[in-house]
Amino acid sequence: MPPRSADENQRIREERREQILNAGAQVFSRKGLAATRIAEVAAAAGTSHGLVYHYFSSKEDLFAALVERALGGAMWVAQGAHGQPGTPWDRLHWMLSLMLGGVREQPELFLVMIQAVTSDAVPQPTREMAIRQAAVSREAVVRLIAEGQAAGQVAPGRPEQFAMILLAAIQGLAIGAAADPGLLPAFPDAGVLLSMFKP
Amino acid sequence: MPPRSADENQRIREERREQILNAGAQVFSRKGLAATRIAEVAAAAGTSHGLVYHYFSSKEDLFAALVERALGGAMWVAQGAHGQPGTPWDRLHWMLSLMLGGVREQPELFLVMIQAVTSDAVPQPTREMAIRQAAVSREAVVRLIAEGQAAGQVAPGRPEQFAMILLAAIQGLAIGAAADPGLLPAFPDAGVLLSMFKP
DNA sequence: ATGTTGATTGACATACAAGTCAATAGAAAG
DNA sequence: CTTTCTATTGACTTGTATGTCAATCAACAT
Repeated sequence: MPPRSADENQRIREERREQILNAGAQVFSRKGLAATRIAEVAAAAGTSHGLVYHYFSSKEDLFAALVERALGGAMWVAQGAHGQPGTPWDRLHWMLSLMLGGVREQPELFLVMIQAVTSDAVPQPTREMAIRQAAVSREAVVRLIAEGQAAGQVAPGRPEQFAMILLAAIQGLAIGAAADPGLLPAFPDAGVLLSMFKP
Repeated sequence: MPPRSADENQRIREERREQILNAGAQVFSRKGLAATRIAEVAAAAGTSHGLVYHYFSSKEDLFAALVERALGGAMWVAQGAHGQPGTPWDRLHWMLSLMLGGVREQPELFLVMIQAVTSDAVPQPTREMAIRQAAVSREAVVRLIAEGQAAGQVAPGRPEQFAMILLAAIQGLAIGAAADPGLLPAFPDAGVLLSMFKP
């Protein structure tokens, strides 16, 4: 009796949801939460705007889902570095490579993260989650740097400050990439960025 | 016959304009161009929303005035460093001190600048002006770093990349300051930031 | 064919904010 | 006290976006 099997429906739902999320990343990253019209997201996703509300209960809900995805990625990289083989320096290099790759290929997600933590337009629960998760990722980087110092591979100094500078630089580069893609070829790579922490 | 002298009116106008600009910096920096309601700016400035339109022709116009102010400040610092006494290293230190001071005391202006270059919600002329001015400031920093290298005070490497990293870090720190003022005490100072470029 | 189910649509009510403008306030000059 | 100018106000118009919902579509089992 079911006109479509349950898992077929499931698949369709996930596909559409993904479509809408991707479209949302594009539009939100450029326009911001408030300036984004649901109709634009729908158009970018190739659906009607009514359908967006079938999958997300509100514009803010869609935005929050995107923030979770972006933060999940950042967290995965920061935490994942600890499981990498090699020396602490190698792990830092691995992490920075992935982050810089993200800046080059998906600056949208970085912009969404930045909006999430700076804009009062985003609902407080979303914003607080973002700030908390950012702190967790930062902690992971602090540990990596401390290990590097213990191994004598990283210059002495407060690891919290080094982590802040590193992550701030990444964010700033993402802004630069978004503002002027022409700058991308001149961007530093992981090696250059890390070399600044040589002892 | 004039009920108030001409310069008295002039003074009042400038005062009000300043009030509205300051209020705008507060609200725009947090909410963004699109999410900001003119009524909020008016309330923050202690005036009616009608008066805002007496001084600025539109919300975008007010925003553009703020962007100009912020970019003017950045430019003043970047260019001004070249006129400072001492070694190239001293000049770099002077510039970073001012910038970090700005991050601490007026993160709003940095957020406005970031919005100006990243958000499609801001009118293109404003955005292009912001991107152009940012490039000019970056050029000034590049020259400073090149001088430092010539004097053997700065590590060898592409000065464009160093400038990018430096300015990106500043922007990222401004974001951090806005997101979580609790981080301010742990912020690096100009010395720490500069030490990463030691030869 | 036909019925059933859930995805999908788009017209609609509702709300809210930008920008306008006629009316007001208030300060000095006469 | 009256006049005269400019700053200032806030009701109003107008446009536009959100979120709802009844109607439609599309696919499959029977």
